[in-house]
Amino acid sequence: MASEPIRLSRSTTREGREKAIFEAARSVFAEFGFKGATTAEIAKRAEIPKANLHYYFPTKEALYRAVTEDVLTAWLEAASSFDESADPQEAIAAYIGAKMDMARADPIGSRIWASEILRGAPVIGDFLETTLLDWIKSRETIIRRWIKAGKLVPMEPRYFFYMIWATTQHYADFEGQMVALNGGKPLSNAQFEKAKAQVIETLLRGVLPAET
Amino acid sequence: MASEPIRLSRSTTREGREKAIFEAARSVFAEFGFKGATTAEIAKRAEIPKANLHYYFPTKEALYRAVTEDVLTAWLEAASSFDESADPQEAIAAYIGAKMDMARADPIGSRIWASEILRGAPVIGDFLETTLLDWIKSRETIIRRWIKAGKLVPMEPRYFFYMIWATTQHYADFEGQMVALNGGKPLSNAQFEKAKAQVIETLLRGVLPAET
DNA sequence: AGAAGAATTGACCGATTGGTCAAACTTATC
DNA sequence: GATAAGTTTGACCAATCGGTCAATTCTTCT
Repeated sequence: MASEPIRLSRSTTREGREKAIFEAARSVFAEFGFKGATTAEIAKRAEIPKANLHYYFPTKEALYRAVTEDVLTAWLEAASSFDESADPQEAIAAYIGAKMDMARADPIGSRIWASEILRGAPVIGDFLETTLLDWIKSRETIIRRWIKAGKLVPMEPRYFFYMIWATTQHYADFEGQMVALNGGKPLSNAQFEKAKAQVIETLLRGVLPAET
Repeated sequence: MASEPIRLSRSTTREGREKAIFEAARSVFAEFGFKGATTAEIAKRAEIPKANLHYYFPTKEALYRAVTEDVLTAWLEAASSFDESADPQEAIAAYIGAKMDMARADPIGSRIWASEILRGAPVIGDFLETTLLDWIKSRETIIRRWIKAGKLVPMEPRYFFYMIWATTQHYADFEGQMVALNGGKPLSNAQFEKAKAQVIETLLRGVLPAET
């Protein structure tokens, strides 16, 4: 009755192992931060010996960088959903929605970002000062154009983006707090969709001119 | 020319030492989280030998608990600024303002809170499930009353509070990101006041009924 | 089947971790 | 000024840290 040992190709196992280590690392870094994370704990969650982990990722820092770069990629994808061609209401709603969905789908990524910022952004600092700065500058231009056209209330675009980032990030980073306030249960899909709709509605009402 | 050694009373030095350790611990916990923080680093920032630290706080956890309880106290103080007797506009504006000021005055406290939530709130979990839950329930009642009276737009009060918490927390936790986007300089007082005003304005517009 | 390379792993390394301890020192009390 | 109590500190400890290494096992290719 003993089943034959399953044979896996080299490349398949390599991919699988790397992915397992990667996911384990994400969860550990999100929970404990870079300094608090240990390669032993990551190896344990990946269900491999620690020495094997160091075969795929030579150092803890290399692993952390890989994880972090992945988070940046996801961030850029969500950023692209802010569409200049659309009217403000559509563009802003789509962007908030995309950010909320991202926080829901990948809270761990958000937490890694948060903990990286908390420790002074030694790894993504460069990204913040270049790519992110460029992104927000170009979006500020769009928002200002809309304000001038009377399509949005006068305001400082940057602080508006901070509100969006803050709120969407919150749904990932403070999930633990929300769970505690929700009777120990995570937000259901229905609850989350309602929250998302309300966030969009409130922020839109907050920046759209009163209807005439 | 050698000045006499300054003599300090026992209780004075004790207070001073404890406070120095406490402040050093706050900054280290905020930066590295509980697990990433080391007593050696705390002692270094407090400018005392590590053994002396353990004389005042027997364990790292005891020190962390002391720091955390202090954060909770500050939180409760800000919470009390939400005044039931006032009209919604006043009450909400005052609460957001108080929260923003708190994030500005004590960003480290906010970061300790954030990193405690990130690791699953093992220490303040109890507080979340009791005091914080009670607080938000009672405030939800107030908000709902205002909604019924037509003073606020229909909404789920809880998600509104999440937006407030998210935004105010963001100004503390993501200060690093804001600095990077602000040409390497922290927000000036003027910038911060403008941001605060805009947050209040946007959120109020978001939940107040359109003027008739 | 056998050689060659890739992957796995237990044992191990020096450095750092949280914490202890006894000896020395300082302040308060009589 | 002597005794007691409170405080400070370097030396030290076992446990854990990130990382290494050589021996072994597995996969692929001829």
